[in-house]
Amino acid sequence: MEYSFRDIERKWQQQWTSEKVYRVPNLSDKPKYYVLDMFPYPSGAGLHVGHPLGYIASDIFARYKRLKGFNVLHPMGYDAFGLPAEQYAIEHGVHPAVSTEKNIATFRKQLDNIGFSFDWSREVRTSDPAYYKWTQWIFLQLFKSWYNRKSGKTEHIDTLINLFEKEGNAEHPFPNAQTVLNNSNNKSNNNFTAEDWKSFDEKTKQTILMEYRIAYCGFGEVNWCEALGTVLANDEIVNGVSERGGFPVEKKRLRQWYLRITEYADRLLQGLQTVDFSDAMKEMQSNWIGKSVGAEIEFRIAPNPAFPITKTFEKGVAVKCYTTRPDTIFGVDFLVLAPEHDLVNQITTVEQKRSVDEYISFVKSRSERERMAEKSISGVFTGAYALHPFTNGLIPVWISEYVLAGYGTGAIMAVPGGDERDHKFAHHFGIPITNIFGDAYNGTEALTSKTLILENSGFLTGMNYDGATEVVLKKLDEKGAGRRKVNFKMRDAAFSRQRYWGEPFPIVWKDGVAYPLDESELPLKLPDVETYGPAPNGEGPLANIPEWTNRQLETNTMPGYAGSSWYFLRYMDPHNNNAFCDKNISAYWNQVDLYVGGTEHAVGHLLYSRMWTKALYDLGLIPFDEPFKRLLNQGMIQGSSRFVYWVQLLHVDMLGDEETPKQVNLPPIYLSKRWVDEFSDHQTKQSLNQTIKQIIDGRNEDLNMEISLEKQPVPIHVDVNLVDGVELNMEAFKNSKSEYKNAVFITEENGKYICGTEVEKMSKSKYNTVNPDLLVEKYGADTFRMYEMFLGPVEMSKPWDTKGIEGVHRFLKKLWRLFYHENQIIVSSERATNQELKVLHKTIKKIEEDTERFSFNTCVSAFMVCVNELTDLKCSKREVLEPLLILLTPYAPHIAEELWHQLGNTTTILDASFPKWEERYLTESTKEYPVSINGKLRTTIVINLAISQPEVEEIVLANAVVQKWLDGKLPKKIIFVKGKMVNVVL
RNA sequence: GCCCAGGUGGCGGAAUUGGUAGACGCAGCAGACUCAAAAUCUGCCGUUCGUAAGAAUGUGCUGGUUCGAUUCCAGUCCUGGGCACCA
Repeated sequence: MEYSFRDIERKWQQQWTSEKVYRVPNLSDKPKYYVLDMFPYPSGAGLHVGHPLGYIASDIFARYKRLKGFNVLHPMGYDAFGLPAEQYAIEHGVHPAVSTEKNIATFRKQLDNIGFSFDWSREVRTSDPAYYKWTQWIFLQLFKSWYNRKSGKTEHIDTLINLFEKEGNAEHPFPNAQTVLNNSNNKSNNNFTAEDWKSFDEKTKQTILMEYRIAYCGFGEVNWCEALGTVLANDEIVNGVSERGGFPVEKKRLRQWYLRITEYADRLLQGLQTVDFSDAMKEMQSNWIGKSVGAEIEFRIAPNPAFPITKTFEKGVAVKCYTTRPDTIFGVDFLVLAPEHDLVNQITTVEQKRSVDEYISFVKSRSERERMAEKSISGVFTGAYALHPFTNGLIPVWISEYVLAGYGTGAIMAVPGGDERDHKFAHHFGIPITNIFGDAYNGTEALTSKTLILENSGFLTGMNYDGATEVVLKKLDEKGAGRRKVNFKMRDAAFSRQRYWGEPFPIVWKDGVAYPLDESELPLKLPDVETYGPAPNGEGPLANIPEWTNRQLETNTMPGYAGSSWYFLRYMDPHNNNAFCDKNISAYWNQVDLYVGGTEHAVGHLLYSRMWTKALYDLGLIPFDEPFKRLLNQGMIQGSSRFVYWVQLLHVDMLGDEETPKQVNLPPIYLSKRWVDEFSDHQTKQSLNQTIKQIIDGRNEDLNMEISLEKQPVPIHVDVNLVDGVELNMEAFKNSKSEYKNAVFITEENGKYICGTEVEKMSKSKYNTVNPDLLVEKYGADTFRMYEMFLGPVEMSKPWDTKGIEGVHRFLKKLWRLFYHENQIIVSSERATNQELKVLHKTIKKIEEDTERFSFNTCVSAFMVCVNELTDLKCSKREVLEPLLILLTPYAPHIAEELWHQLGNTTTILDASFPKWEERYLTESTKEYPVSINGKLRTTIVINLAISQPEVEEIVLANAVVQKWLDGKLPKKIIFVKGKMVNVVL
């Protein structure tokens, strides 16, 4: 019997479905294990070979855990809201729900093809009203909650109202220090008493409460494109203009919803210690959270008579600066404010106003990313001076885009001697630099070490960072000019989009106050719209719908990460109409034991879902506060693009001007790689000219012209599926497009056309996508699965190359031949020899250890080694082959199931249990030791593992090769590591 | 610019705690089987010198630590991912 993989795979896929072998019960005697994939956004392009990499890894692990006796939850669903479907709707008028449905069907078909063990009865889609009902419900819980810093917990807003009624907000000040009560009894410290609270009207109360809610509405800057009338993602902006149309983009302040994730910053940081993520991942998250300890220092603006002073100056305006190095305060040479800083308008002098305004409008046109990536230094002096809190010296105040409004206080004290960027800035603008490090400072670069001794620093002279920080904080505190401050780089998460295809907010506006819809009104379904374009004034498409705006419903929708922040909970209890997830069920499944997905979600999605989990935990809705116990990041599969090189023929006319010929029937000519590489070589060009002339002469009678080859050939993406390795299938290329029909190739000497290559993102437009369906059709799902794993470590990014897939396919055929010979099953029940058992047990050990550490590529090679060795031993014994099939099941489930049944088993191999390896088959008595002289390998000697070092030394010194190198001398010493190696030092 | 990761034969990669660099596979070369092809099997395969034995050299680059470094440290170059409205 042949290994007819497609029949086998279809047969078992159908059988597994009809026998519901992947259905997972919510109650079981077995221990539970939850394996989750980051669910995909169902794009119109369908699945490419990059998608399944993580799914195959998780599927292997899920099946492995099942064989190990666990009740394994392994679900799949779709992150179905998002911009691409909306963009498609704008361009083609197709409702996003329709295109999404269609895309999902394609994805599903492609996924099924690969033979995953997903329990599809638990599928979720974020765009399904039955799902987003609960996204809206959780949003309402966040809206109705606040973060109690005293208890360190998310609490119902009613507890806050109770506190206000009893004691005002003295114990619980506004979370954002900048908040100022917009009220007649405004107090500079933003505090109010219980009496104040009771006297406030409804609107004031609600405005105050909004400042505390976890989900709150505020104002924020967005990338606004006037021409498109819409807000753009940074992604949609290229070189400061919109990607579509190239229109200018500006910063615009819009009403926005936010999640108060900053309140969770410390817990998000602490929680990292309790989860098994890679160090890199943890580092990325903590850098994003960006906790720093420093000081907030106030610099009063100097009432310098040389500059016109506005009235506010007299009140004593101060600039609050955040710094992590308060110890370097005597080195402050200037202050820098973010151009958007509120004070800029107030302090700018008449003389400087013009250049300041110009600079501000320049900055306004730049994206945050551009500002951060900028290498050249820019900035403008405001004309104002601040007073040094200790010396009263005058400090010039500048603005520059390198200071961001959203970080810290939006203002810094610049210490060129102690900060690289400040140093460059001072250098660029010729601002004198104060030396606070004495001889250590060489005048050309800043010193950032915290161990240096401060000099020229008043009362801090002679101290280092640790000592000086304590002293200066005390002094600042005495003066009321500064205080210790913990700062986070992370900002509150913007939670609204001016888009259509997202969850509507269950919020009604009355008199400028946001009220929650009653939970009985959920889901608040997305209404149908006529067009998907934005409404005027930066509002989303929902603002175009009278029925919507008449009800005063919120017109923003939620962002993509709303639905994905909690989907892992819905899989546990996907059909529950009374709760997002039953508490007993979330108690059973608990945390996701293994979460598999790309690093591109390192900070966004992973932080948001961690925050949601903490909030739900605080509110008593789930019993754990970290969603993902262990994280595996799969690398990105890149495309490996192929190019053909089109020759640009130029007709040189009599005046010497170049012109493309009127090529009525001129075929396109393509140069093979070699010619392109040597294109600049004069001789090569000569001979190419000859060849091309011949081609043209033969085909174009009326062509009577000089040709020039001066221009470089143009690389053109060619479909990678028309290329074998780097060799172009010229016939297939000609047939692929009508414009290529008459293509002429100038090949290598051997007649082959060799393409150029480049590693790029996998995308349709680059013709470098490879569709898994084709590979599955040609080689089978098992081969495809194993090949994806065989490519390399799952965590590593790598370009796709189909070339090696044959090798894996051959392996499966070779495995098949251990069972079958000429249509006869040849498996015997003879006892296995020790040698055969050694091969088996070595493999069991390797597969178990490597699967546990996600080293799937080495598992595939271990299977190959095993089958090679069994083939050499001509071993077709059931005692060896049956356990081997179980080992193989997670990797190649179809062939394993088929052969398992051929051996006479009647239940699915997934119900078998993973074999155990036994030490006794693996122990060795001798080892072939590598023997080095001075660290260089010279020979190997087989030595009994039991004997001691003196005996080993004796054997080694007696060895002829060692003697030769010793040349009669005695060795200095001999290093012997038992079971590893011997090194003789001369 | 900032944060994170990676760089090993012609190619994908292996070497789990510092201990035989190149497992396994692809491609290539030589051979067997075959009328032939496919399939399958056997041998060779980092580079240089050498018939061979063997020697030298070799894990992006420059240094360092060590009896011994792909592995640890410092610096540097290149590539990929992320940087808050792509998902």
